[in-house]
Amino acid sequence: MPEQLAESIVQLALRRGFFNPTAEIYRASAGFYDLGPLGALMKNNLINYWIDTFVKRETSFDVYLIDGSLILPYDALKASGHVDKFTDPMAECKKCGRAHRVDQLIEDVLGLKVEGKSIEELQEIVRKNGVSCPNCGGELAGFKEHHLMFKLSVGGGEETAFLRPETAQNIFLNFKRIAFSMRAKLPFAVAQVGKSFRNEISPRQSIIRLREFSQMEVEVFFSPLRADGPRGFEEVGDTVIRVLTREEQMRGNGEAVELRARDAVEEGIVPNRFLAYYLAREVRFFQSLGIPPENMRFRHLLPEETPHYSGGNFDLEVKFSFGWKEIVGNAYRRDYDLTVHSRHSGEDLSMDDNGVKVVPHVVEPSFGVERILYAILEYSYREGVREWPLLMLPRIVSPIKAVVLPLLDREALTSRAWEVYTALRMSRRPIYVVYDDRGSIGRRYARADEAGANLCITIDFQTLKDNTVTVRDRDNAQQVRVKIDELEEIIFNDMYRGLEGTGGG
RNA sequence: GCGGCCGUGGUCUAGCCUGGACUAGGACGUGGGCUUUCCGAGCCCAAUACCCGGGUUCAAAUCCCGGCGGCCGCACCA
Repeated sequence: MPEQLAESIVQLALRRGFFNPTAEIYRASAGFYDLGPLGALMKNNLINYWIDTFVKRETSFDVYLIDGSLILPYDALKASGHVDKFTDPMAECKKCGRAHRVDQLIEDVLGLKVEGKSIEELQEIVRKNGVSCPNCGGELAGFKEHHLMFKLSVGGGEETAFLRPETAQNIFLNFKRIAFSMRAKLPFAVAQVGKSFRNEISPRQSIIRLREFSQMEVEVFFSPLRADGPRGFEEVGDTVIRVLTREEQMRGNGEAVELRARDAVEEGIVPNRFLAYYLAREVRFFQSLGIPPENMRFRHLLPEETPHYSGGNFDLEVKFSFGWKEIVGNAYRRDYDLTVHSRHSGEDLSMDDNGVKVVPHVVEPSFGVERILYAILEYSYREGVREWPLLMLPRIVSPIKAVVLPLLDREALTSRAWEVYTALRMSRRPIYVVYDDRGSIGRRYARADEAGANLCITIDFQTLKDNTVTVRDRDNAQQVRVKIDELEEIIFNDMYRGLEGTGGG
């Protein structure tokens, strides 16, 4: 049953133009998806809403939005650790065919630290010590490096570069410039929305695991000498968050504990207020996008899942039809990034905190755009409400805000409907409106519902007499009669319905 | 990457085992026309498919091999 939902979503996405595999007419390789006409609009709306929420309307500290290059030089990613970290030495068992990470295997079996060793060296260690398949004892073969970063060569020469594996690095690389040009004072934040690339071994589940994906990230920089947290912490501190603690995960049952964001810090579960601030804001943000709080949880990543420098990672996981899946990664990166970039580049990346030089600490919420789009689709999809499937999309992100429909295909009605449509199209408000006069009115309502259009505006015979139209609400199919002059305002205001008090828009 | 299952118009599918009557059938959707005064109405017409390559055969959607792609599991991954 739950698997069927994922299938329905994928079918709907193909049928209505939300997303489809890249280069599908060639059956090109997996892990790449294109957003179609509706998907592209929806993504735009989501990004705008996110920027509105986490950048423009942020009053707890300054947030600067940047737009960095997708291609980063070798040196930068060597410094960040990605060149070494994002390469896995792999080998597989000759007998049972299982793939293993050679470095992990050696550490587990021999207790040797092998970080930074080449694949040849690792192969030698395996051979000398007779390390075999932990599953069946078979011989290991096919040693090779798996690079998770896409390697490029820039210019005519040999200069190595990579497609960025995360947007975060641009922010650290720009840290000094931004701090100066914006005259930034701690705490402050830098945000970025854009593509990242990871050469996953086997991408799966449509747009959930992609090789090219979009991130919406914030890096908050704050002084490690202060524990007071962001200015707005008091406001959101009472928000209830659900945390899947390490203890619960060890015990093997996935019961999350509910507590206020404020208490999560005081009880030492969440390492600082900046992180807790974002956890609380994320709950509100996704609630405003139609995801119920009980279907969200923050999983405290286990020590072996986090890099050594991490001060604690909390993944916001959402319950999908196929299980819990991360949609936001929240990381406390301490001063790791600025420190390594400072060391490798020779630049001073410290800042002044009341006369004391400090390397700022960093909290990073990183939102996965495609996963969020998919989550919204799953939580909006309704079957059985009407004769046809219905997408009750959050009104702020739905691609189509209104459909203009002549009741019948008659010249008097279509020409008046076209006038209404073109007038709305010319609006300066961010309201995307479409026109449809093909098929019966019922069929057109059905199509609009399936595309998740917020409103249907129908031009009927009364319109010709008194310049009023009916406005049909997607969620309850109720119609009200309004003046044409009011339409633009109605459609616009309707986008923000339900966002009050969510801390979202 | 390994193993299992799978690949037919836009979507879902019949046919495949037991090659030939398949000029590949259906449903929904789509386009055009007629009709139609508010929730996939009706009638008529039309377009669109056997993943790719090779082999076996008089004959391949059907059997065999390879490739590509998908789903699930393992592994990998934020």
